[in-house]
Amino acid sequence: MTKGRVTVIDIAKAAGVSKSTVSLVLQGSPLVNDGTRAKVNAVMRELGYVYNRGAANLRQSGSKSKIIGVVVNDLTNGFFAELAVGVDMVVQSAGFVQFLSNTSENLDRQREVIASMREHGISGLILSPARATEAADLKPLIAAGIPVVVAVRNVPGAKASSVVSDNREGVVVGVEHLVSLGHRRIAFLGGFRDTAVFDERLAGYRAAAAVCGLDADEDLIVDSPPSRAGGAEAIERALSIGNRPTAAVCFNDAVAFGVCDGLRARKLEPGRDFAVVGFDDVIEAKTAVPALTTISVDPQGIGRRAAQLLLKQISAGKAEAEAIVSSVRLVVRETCGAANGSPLGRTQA
Amino acid sequence: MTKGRVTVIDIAKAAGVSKSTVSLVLQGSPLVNDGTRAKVNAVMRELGYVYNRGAANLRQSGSKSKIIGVVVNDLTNGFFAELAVGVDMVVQSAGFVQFLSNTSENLDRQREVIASMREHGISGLILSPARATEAADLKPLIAAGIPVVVAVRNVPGAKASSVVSDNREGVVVGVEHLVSLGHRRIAFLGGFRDTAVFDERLAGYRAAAAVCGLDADEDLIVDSPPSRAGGAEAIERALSIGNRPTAAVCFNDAVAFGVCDGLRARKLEPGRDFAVVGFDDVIEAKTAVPALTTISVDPQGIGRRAAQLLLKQISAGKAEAEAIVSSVRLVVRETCGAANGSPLGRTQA
DNA sequence: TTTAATAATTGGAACGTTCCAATTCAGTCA
DNA sequence: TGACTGAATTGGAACGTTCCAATTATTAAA
Repeated sequence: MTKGRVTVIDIAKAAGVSKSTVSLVLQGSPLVNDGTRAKVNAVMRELGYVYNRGAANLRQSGSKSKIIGVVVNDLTNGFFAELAVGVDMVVQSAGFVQFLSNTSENLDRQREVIASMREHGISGLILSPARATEAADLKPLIAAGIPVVVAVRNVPGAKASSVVSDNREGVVVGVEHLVSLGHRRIAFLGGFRDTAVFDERLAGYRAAAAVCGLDADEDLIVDSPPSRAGGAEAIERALSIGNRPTAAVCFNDAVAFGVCDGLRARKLEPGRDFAVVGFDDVIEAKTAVPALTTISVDPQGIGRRAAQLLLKQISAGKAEAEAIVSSVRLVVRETCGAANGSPLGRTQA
Repeated sequence: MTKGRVTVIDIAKAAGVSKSTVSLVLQGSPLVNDGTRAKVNAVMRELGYVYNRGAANLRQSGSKSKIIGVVVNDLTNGFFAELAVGVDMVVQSAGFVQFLSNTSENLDRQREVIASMREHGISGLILSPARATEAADLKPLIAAGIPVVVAVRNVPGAKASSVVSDNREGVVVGVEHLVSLGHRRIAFLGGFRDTAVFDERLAGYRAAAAVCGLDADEDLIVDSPPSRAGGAEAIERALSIGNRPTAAVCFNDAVAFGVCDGLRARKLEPGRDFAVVGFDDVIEAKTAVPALTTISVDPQGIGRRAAQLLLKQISAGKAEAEAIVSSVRLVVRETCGAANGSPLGRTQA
């Protein structure tokens, strides 16, 4: 009975029409008679027909695959999981499906995954690139006319669209907030120097420092792995210099948590003895003790916007590369010391 | 020049062989001469050939699509994100790709997503089912001979394989731990009653209570939404009964956090005045203050196991439904009160 | 040298769909 | 009635691969 999958021809036979007509029904063409359409639909339901997109796609041989690829560098990180969810939302409601893979920051794996997605005929790609991804990695995709949107991290030199958060502005706002609390010696802690995000955030730090007339002391900038351990290490180094900082804006929240750890190890209480500002507003930032003051970015929003942009480019056939920067906002909690009445910076300056 | 995609025929022409030979090379057949193979490979690289899995899949018309579908009920929940990562790991190294979608606990969306995946010809499905998923939802898949593995939550009555954590045993261990600390009045808090997971965990509670000879007081079992807010509500109700509990094992960590909130609202300190045990060991459990004693399950491990099982079934053609229960372990931290020397339960009993 | 066996290679059909050009079918108009 | 319309339907070719049976090239045995 079930001698194979039921095809459009089986439907045609059972409904007493030709396969072409069935095909027309499938695509919702207005050319078919309502009666015929109803009959065909009924038969399809009855026989349990399932559409074979592979075959359709083969014939159409274009970017009509209704698959969009999503590649993220670290799914276990809530930030990127949210991003993927944002993408999925818009992609799904546009009738596409999402091919999601995780690279774990591994460039080789990223290459494999992208290659595999190409073989499957994705009609577009959203990429949150692994560290050190180069424009060359995206070249073949773009050359093949497959729209690509990079998210979160820029890929310098790539002719792809991008949706990133306003890293520069975020740090500017963070620094200004600290300045408004009376701080003058503000450090910038954590992060790998060779990344685009680091560059942007550091640029924000420098710009704000210049505007506020702070000391431009290179000792106040200390890089480290962008992790909790890295943060602890960074604050350690920052406190060992002659003219100590009284506050810091950190590369990201993980670093900020590490900075708090390091502070406590020195019997300094974050928010009271030293002001800390993070970046990202990860989920734990709110519930940590003390709660982390940080720059909030909306990963789900970035995902949604990236997906919208991609869909636009897909339907437009070919579009110009576009760069969207997603705005950020400061969330004041406890670690900056703004909560307790007496701004600590001022007492020390 | 690029008048279309380069096909196996183009390669054949350029390499001076037939398309069949190229195909053989593609599948790594031992039938082709090494020299020929090398030449073909060279030409493929030169012309930038990309394999068209859609076409191949069409011909093979079997479950060789190398796509496996992964559907989770809530990707923003770190637990399920980890699950997906675990799946991705093994699936990727087996040369498959993962089609991942998020249902947000929405049954309709789950149906759509599964249908869409079928159209794309997945060769297997891993499903972390949305609440209230029924066996009927999986019926067509299974009838079509597509292997299905449900993870985390069982779907009662479905003839599919499953990988779930040992919910019953987890609660047993939790209760026994509390008993060993001297507690006799132990509540079971939170969770929706109509779910399989709730049933299993509650069964563990009842079994342990019976074994330990605890009062079988139905008032000690209070359900609620499985969320932080639900937990606060549950403890509130639990503390309002005549003979109050001195400890609780909670449906999950979110509930446990809510219980801690509710306790504090009553000026009771979790771990000192009341013992709390969670379930899941989410990432925040470790860093919360006080740190949460909880039952640790390994979502990534569940993902990996589910994927392995699925791959096994795919390659075996058709396998018996198999049920794997993934073991859990108790992680003793602060909220159970075991840390501070004097077990609180005993002083109150 | 012929024959048999083995190693490589090959053309064509098939997979399930879409598209195109062509056809049939009712009506309508002169 | 016959030519003309527009609407509805249709058969076949095509998409890029794999598989099968058949063919050719190579080597070993007689």
